[in-house]
Amino acid sequence: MPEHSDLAPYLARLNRRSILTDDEQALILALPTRVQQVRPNEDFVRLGERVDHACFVVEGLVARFDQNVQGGRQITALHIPGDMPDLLSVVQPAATSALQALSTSTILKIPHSAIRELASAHPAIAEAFWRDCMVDAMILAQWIVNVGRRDALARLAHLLCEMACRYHILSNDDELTYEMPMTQVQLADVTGLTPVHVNRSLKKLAETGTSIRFGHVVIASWDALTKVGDFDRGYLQEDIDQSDRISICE
Amino acid sequence: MPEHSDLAPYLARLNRRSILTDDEQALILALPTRVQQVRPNEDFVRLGERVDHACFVVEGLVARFDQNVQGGRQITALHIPGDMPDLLSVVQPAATSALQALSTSTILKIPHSAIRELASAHPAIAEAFWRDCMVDAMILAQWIVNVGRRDALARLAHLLCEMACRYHILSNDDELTYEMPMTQVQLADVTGLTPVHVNRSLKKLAETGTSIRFGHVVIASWDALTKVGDFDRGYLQEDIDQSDRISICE
DNA sequence: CGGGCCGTTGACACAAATCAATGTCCGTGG
DNA sequence: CCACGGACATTGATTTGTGTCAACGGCCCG
Repeated sequence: MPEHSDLAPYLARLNRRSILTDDEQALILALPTRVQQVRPNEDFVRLGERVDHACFVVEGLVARFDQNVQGGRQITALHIPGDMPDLLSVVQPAATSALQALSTSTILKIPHSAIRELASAHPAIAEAFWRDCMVDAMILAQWIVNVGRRDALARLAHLLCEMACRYHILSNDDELTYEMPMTQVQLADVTGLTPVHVNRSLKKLAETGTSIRFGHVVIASWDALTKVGDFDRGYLQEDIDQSDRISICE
Repeated sequence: MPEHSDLAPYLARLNRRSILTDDEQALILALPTRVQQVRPNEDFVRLGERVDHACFVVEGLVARFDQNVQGGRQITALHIPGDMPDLLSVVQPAATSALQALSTSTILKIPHSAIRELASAHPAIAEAFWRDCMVDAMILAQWIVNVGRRDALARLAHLLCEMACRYHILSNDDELTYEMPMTQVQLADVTGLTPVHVNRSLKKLAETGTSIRFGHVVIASWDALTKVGDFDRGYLQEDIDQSDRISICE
């Protein structure tokens, strides 16, 4: 399946936090890929499966699922276009969580062998991959705080704040808007709540001017939402100052 | 402050999951370190601080703290002797969480510069560091499941199971025992519960034969505890088969 | 037309939080 | 040596946030 590299968005993501030479950037863009379409509610990486490629999200919305034995499902990460949901598989090929598309999605499969080759030959690239994984890890830590120490309303508000930042839709306009194709059941799986309670909490959240209906998020007041959601975007590590970035190979 | 390397336990941790040559192992042991004693309830890495060294736990118990704005504290990670709580700082020097000792602890500070030099010159070492960080990340994901989808009793049981595995005290004996110097307040900060409720839940847990008093954990029946805690150790990625390990430089 | 999936709503049950008080151990200072 | 305060554990009474159960409505699609 031929494919002129569509990895440009991933390179953009790396460049936001790491420093790569032109050569290194070209090598990343030249990574071999295989397109795959995935339908919603279908695990395209199964629990315990041993994978030999990493996935890049071109289009859609992908969730990482963990489950407790009783069958209770919990989403431990959300991944939007530009993300590599399982870059960690390069270094840990036995999947400890399942990957599933929440909406019809397009992903690119990149062979571990090619990624390893690059990382091995170019320390700066290895560092960028490592750092990229750590950004996801910091989000994981914040999610622990979210489900551990915030009530239902704040959990939802915090999630909507985080995704707004990750979608880069913040502006000075009064009203913010973005598309996140999630059902209330899926929101429940993210927040550790019940679908019923998500429904009620969303109604209460709507009173503050923020709503999500059929995947369409509307935020009337960013300030109000961040206050309800107890949100501080620091952990997302966006907008790192050029001078603040570090490179393994100085 | 002179210090003949005490990094042997860290090397052992790396060797459990990664493959390193004798040379590479020697280089890790030769990393420069500075000893530091830290008292309980004292942040030795503060939120937002910019660090230039990573920490290795020699003795004691270290917690990573995140907080919501209202001051509610949540522990997002526990680190025992042999762990590097903030290896990620090598790649992300602005701390997004605080580090604090729960009991009097001894740590070694290792300059980022030395670690970077090693990782840059030796891809296999960079890979081992990267993988080490990902093990911690998988624990983070499990903790999300823990606070999101398990009730108080199961949360505590799951935590005690996890720490038992990480302390490597499992055997075929009927009764398992280990020291984990945590107060009930700290257990509450880990599990997203109230100290009062931790107390009550521990009493109920004691009925199943597991107790923790003053940092002393006693497990009468491992099978019973794993059942209560809905525990499956797979995510800890221990005991990786030698033949299953992967190296960047094949 | 019928059957899912999704969202919505109400009545009720229950787990956990909150508020408040008491007990114990331990180190410190008078 | 004893009084005191602080950290920690414990317990009871009460409130509240969230889960559970159950039913209904809209919508899309076959």
